[in-house]
Amino acid sequence: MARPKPDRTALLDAMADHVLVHGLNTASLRPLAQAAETSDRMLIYHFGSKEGLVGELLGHLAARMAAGLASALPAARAVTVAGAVGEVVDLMRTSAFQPYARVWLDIVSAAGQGGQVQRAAGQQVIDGFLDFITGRLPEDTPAPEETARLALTLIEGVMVMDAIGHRDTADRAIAALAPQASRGD
Amino acid sequence: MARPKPDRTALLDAMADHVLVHGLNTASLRPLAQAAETSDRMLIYHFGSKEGLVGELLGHLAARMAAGLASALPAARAVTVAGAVGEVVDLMRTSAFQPYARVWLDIVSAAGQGGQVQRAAGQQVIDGFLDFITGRLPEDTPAPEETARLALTLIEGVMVMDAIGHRDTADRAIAALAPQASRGD
DNA sequence: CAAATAATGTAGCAACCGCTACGTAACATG
DNA sequence: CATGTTACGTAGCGGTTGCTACATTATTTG
Repeated sequence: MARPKPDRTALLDAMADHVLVHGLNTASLRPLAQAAETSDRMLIYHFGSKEGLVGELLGHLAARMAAGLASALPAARAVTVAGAVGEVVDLMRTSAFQPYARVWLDIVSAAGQGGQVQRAAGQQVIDGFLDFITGRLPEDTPAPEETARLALTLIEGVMVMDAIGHRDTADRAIAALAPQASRGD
Repeated sequence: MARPKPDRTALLDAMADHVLVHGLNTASLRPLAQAAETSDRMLIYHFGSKEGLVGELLGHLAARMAAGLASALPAARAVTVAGAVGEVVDLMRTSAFQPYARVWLDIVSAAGQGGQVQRAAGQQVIDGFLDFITGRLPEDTPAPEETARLALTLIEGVMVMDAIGHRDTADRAIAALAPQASRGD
């Protein structure tokens, strides 16, 4: 009868909290189970395998972050492309979103090593992010699709710079974008 | 005194090759030792601890990549900022440099989780890269320091996009940077 | 040559990893 | 009440982790 998921989302929520604090790539079943107040045995029971668990967990995290983004920064168009980038960067540096940024870099790293689950989840995150950013660009932006991709790629770079402690390099990069993108006003 | 370190660089070279293929964050002592034709025991003997080993290994990798960059793409100024970015991106997508890109994302991920060694090595890499890029910008680039930071941050974003399979997003981002400089790359 | 010192090998510890075999409840249905 | 299905705990397997105590060999030095 197929009542397969009684409280899987509760489990996923608890495990997501754990992963946001302790990282994704170093997470193992027993600590995850402890965070969710279960046993490793039950996690395998519910999700089939660790890979399955990680897959669902990534989807859950992506959904939570997307929802958090939308509610933290309601749709509004920026004056400048660089302004839109700055707004999103400032948000991602918030204590509420910094954990997501760290997990995001974990996902990217694992995807780069060939992790299929992480690659799929990463593409999903990027697609959602592209939509989010497109809606925040100035109304009259030419080639909004390409510009959104430029903005997002730059934001990814900022997250890399922040992670290794080159935040000022990121800030100066955004500043350097301003004169270039304001052409055509 | 006598002979404290006979062939550490040979060990580091062999381990670097292994890491470039199999990743950094998942590397453990015994496979590393096998790659260097020693034992885990000897690695600890030479480097004191795994953390010490990783530290020296990262320094070695950074030096190797910097040397490879300089020799693969001898100093020459590009016509456009976007052109300079494209040249470096094309190089990093080469089969010779893609492994470095993957390890780089490993470093970033670990640094984001608080890895001091990775953070230090990462800053070193960024500084070298900034110099490299600054020398490749068009001669008359205004604010070259800031522009180099913009270019590098964008390149980091491209590496993220590539890792999760959004290479076309990266390409379109670079294209969006171009429009105001003279066309014809 | 002998003693001291450095370099390397052997064997293993204690902890952790993902995962599974197995036993036991709870519960719905005949 | 019997039976079958689902939910969950216990115990542990085989493997890997970083690291170490100890023994042995090689090299230098008095």
